[in-house]
Amino acid sequence: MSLRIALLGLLTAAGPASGYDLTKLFESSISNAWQARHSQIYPELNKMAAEGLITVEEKGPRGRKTYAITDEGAHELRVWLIEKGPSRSYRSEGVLRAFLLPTLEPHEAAALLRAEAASYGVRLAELEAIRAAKSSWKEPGFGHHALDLGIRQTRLMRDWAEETAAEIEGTTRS
Amino acid sequence: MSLRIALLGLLTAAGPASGYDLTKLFESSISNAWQARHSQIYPELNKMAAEGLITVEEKGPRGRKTYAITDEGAHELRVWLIEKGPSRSYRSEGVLRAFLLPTLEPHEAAALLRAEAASYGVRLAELEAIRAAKSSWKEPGFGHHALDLGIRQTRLMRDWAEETAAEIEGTTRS
DNA sequence: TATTGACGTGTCACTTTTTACATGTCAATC
DNA sequence: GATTGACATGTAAAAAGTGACACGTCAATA
Repeated sequence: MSLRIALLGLLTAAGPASGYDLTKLFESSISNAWQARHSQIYPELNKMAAEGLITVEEKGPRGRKTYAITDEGAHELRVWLIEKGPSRSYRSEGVLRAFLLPTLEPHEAAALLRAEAASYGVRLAELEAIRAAKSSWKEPGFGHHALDLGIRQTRLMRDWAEETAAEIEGTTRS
Repeated sequence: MSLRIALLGLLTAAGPASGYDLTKLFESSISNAWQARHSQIYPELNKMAAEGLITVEEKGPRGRKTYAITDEGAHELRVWLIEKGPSRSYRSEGVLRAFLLPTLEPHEAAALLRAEAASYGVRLAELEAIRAAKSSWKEPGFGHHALDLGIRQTRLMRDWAEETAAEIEGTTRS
């Protein structure tokens, strides 16, 4: 369901696009919240087209198919956004890892937290570079808000890791 | 893989436990980062036992099986934590939803962001109540750090939603 | 002209996760 | 004594997601 909703959202925000375009868009925008490979996207687009949520226009020359959202598709997206209650589905291997670090010796955990923090720091710099170089979207603000959220989350992870490492080190050498 | 690692982590932190216990532990601790139903946990425990990562002790009276981590299991967890590079796998239906809000009319998006913010506020209060009532873990600090991270993330979402709503409203009534 | 790399779509096998069904025990309350 | 609810474990079908394979185009560069 989420994949389908994400695709409808991208088609709304970016206008008609091919599966290839959508795969790239996924990667460059929504990947902060959801991932999908082309091997999942292409079949889903075909299903959605069959169900009338999007239209297909085959125009090549490279066999390219351009998809556009239909009123029905827009309605589905709208209903999902408005009527669906707060979602619980959340998965983060990074948080899981951070969560499990205390199963190591304190000094090891602290070291890994420092490494994690550094890694999040790098990621943070990348995201901020993207924001600085911000290219335009068809729908203004769409990518902007999401990127802002991604930056905040990454900063949070970095700071949490840093502070938790400091806390563990403090407790250890009491 | 992540499920198995999470289970090994729980067995390390909480000591020997049944599938039932682990299901509850999952819910009450790691669910901030990963979710698993009993229908996934039970078969996985059986597989892990067959592979020697955990031991089983059938002792009833209700057919209860108690699992305990083996040295091999502890090693697997350790290797995963230390040797695995920074993970990318991250999915959040909540973030996805927030991301897609701009596909709505600004006033609708702002209204939904306010609702989201309120929802995160409630969740935040729940988490803080849990922290306040903090019961003890076998492994001290294990649950504590994770809970802290969860609280920070929830607060971040709430604040982001609130601020983004304000921003959209500000832009709209220019 | 040959190669390379972005463009472009697809399938298939496998793993992971969800949802629903299925079964039974034990302790406490009605 | 019957019901209820926490305890306790499982299976099976379906959906979602991953990784690898497979095919073919077009433009630019070596």
